[in-house]
Amino acid sequence: MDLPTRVLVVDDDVTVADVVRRYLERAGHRVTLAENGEDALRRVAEDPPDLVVLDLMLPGIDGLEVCRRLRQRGAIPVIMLTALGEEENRIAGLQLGADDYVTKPFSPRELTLRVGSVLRRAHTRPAPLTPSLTDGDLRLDAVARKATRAGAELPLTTREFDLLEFFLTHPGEAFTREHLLERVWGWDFGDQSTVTVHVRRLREKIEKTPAKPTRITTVWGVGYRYDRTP
Amino acid sequence: MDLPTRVLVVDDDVTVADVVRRYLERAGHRVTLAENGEDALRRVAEDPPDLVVLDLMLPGIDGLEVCRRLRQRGAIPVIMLTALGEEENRIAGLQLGADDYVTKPFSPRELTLRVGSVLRRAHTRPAPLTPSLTDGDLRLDAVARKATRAGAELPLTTREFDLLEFFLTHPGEAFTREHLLERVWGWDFGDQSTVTVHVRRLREKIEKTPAKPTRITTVWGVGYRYDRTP
DNA sequence: CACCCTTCTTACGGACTTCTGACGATTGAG
DNA sequence: CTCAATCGTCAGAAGTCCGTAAGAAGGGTG
Repeated sequence: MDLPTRVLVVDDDVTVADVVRRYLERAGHRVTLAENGEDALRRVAEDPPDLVVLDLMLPGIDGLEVCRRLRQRGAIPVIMLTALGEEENRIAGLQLGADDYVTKPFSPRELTLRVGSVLRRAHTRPAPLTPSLTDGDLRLDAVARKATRAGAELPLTTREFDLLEFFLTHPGEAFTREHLLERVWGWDFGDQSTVTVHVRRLREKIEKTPAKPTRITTVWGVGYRYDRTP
Repeated sequence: MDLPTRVLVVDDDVTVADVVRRYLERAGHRVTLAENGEDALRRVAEDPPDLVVLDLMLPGIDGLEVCRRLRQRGAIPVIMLTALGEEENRIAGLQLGADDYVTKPFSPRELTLRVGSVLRRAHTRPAPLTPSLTDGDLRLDAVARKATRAGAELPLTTREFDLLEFFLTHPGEAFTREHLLERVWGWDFGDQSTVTVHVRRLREKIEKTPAKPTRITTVWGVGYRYDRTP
């Protein structure tokens, strides 16, 4: 995870907000504060943080409404702060799409851990659609995250595994490096040579003759294509 | 049947639990309550009841997992509470060994009757054979909560046992530390190094060469996976 | 054949993940 | 109450992987 992550803390109680800020900063996050709903929404619009910690009770626009609007904006994770005895609201908050909630009084440590947990979950890889992929003597088990070739285990790194998984689920289709960066790396921009190098390393492991690849073919001037062995 | 029979009701909704308790007590049972899976398992370990009424949806360790562990402990009958529309889970619950199920919303009278019915059946039925988990020279007796390796007893702590039990029941599947915290510890947040350290300690006891583990494999960037010895 | 652009190959330092050993708190037994 | 065992936490060490850069090789074009 590339730190520092930016967290927006929304609470009208300055004391609470300040304690939270201190703890989150010690955990390596960059924190900005907002005192009310309008302020929060404005800041999010200007410069979207990676996560929002949101008090339920706010002057003006209340927490639920802010949460709903954040949902509409996009996929910014939200952790709700709720006072004890606001059970119904807590549930409503979750249904509105809060990713987690913490009830007051809370230990700053717990909040910090939950922030980490939600952020991790936010870009956790989605459950594999196809748990088991094969091509020739190549077998890729997405659940075990293990790949074998002719029965022998292939020691693939995380990136290599993801890349191969993507290729196996999209055989016969040519992709630009840019496209691969987007689909496999999840980047909107970046050095294309990153792809080149990883393809090379992957070839080294799955091709019989890496210099004359038959699986991951170079499409000159375009990118790469995975060809199933017939 | 010589009363009173002791029934453990597991439900995080206090209102529901309370209604159920009242009815069961009126029917002559002694009732204790648990609000979550951990609590339930602890109570069962301390003082096994004659029957468990178990909500499917629980915070932390969920109902299915609790049911499975109860099964492994021994012959305590289980009645599952499931919400309508949880058909697949209901089926899974029955396969896991629930003796009966009641769908919410239920009439307390119906539940009471089913409790009586299951208890009656339980006395005439042979105890279910206790599954014992093995892998290579490793043997884990879930009922006795004892583990042996090559015949010699393995002195595992509670956590270590739970962790190993989980691994043995889910071999070949890669889990994140977060996921393990959730399934084994029953936490929905927490310090991931907790898992790391416990895996290390467990390896120390079950691996031939703990520094080069063959059973609990590290899946780099993801977590751990248990590989059965072939 | 000569030039240019693309792709291949190799190497390296930094960042991140995992491992390891140790410590204080808590719990339960004697 | 005391003592031993277990647990969660932490910090430093060790190990692994990744992105980048830079030169070499190869394909395309006139």
